[in-house]
Amino acid sequence: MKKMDRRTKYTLTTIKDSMLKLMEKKEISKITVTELCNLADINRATFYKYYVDIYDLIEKIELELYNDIKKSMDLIENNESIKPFIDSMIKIIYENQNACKVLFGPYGNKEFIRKIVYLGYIKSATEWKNKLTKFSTNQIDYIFNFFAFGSIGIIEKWIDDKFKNSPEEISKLINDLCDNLLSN
Amino acid sequence: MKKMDRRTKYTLTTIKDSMLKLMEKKEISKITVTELCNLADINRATFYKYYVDIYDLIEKIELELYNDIKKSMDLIENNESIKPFIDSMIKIIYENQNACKVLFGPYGNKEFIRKIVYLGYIKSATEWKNKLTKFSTNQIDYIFNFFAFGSIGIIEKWIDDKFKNSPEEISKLINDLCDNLLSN
DNA sequence: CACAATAATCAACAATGTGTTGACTAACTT
DNA sequence: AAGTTAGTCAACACATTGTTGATTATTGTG
Repeated sequence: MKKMDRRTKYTLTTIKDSMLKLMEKKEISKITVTELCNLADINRATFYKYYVDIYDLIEKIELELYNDIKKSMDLIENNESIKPFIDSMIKIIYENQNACKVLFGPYGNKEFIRKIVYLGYIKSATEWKNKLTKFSTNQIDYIFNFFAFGSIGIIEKWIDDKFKNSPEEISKLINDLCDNLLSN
Repeated sequence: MKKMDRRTKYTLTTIKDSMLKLMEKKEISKITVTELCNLADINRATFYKYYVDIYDLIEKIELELYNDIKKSMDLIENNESIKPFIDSMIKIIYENQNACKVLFGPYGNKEFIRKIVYLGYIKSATEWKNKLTKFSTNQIDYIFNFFAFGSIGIIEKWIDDKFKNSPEEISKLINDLCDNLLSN
């Protein structure tokens, strides 16, 4: 990954950029390899050298962002609370607006944002089990899911609102809602 | 819609059934018209008589379920509370397990379940504005979204768990979480 | 700088799927 | 029983796919 021919570096970058551009305006299912290569000004044979198909390309674009976010998350020491994870996640999304607005947007893969949110939340699942003592394990799983999906709803609305609210406001909102669910 | 030639009725039914079968096992993007017509034992020309493409077909399958659910929802008189809508929605999903498990499942269109949930919730948006007086309109919109998406999370987990919990349990869970958010 | 290595281009290919057509056949309605 | 309507069938031009091998351009290294 370190040593990479300039030409290859350019090729991969322009393919990914062009793909994000197309994804802003079109459903993935309507994007063809031929169309992408025309926009990127790349030969189709070159595309097939690196990717199996359009879906393989998206997966790799997603993976790149996923790894960036994971790296930041892993720096946080596990202090038994979900809050630093929420703060960090919101901050990273804000810093990666360009990619996130497309990948989490209307033509993005809705499964992907779940992966991201679970990445931040799963580490603190124990906190939930400890605090929600009056519920069964089965119920806790459901409530945890409620919170995870609810967070996705907030993030998607935030993106849809073009990041009008500050990341701090969004973090606080999610944290408050988390407290609300846990103190009950 | 009432008068329909038996042949047409059969054709439309077998196309939809075959599509749902394929959607249980395959991503939509990998399903071709040719493949579907082979499974349905229908001539391709017949498919194109009724549908533009695979995505048009899915939209129409979704629309059918949407209208069924909407019809039930419209029977509920607006009594200022979201609860009867939640109960009704969960009940209908339970009664339409076969379609819902596919349409809301891993290869389903994730936007569609949002449409269904919003359908039930949007009518009671005023309840939220009235009860959450200490929040700004902007904040209420976010909290409402949190609840809507959280509900989706519960429903999807319920389906993923193969409807192990009873619809009453799921309704109660969502209603309790709703109370929790509103009493704060 | 020169040269070997490597990456991208190009043109061509078979294979598959798309969408549409018009003539034919079978089933349905009244 | 007869006319209407739906579905079948074969054929079509067209686009996209995925792969190939030869060619050209760029790059990293000695």
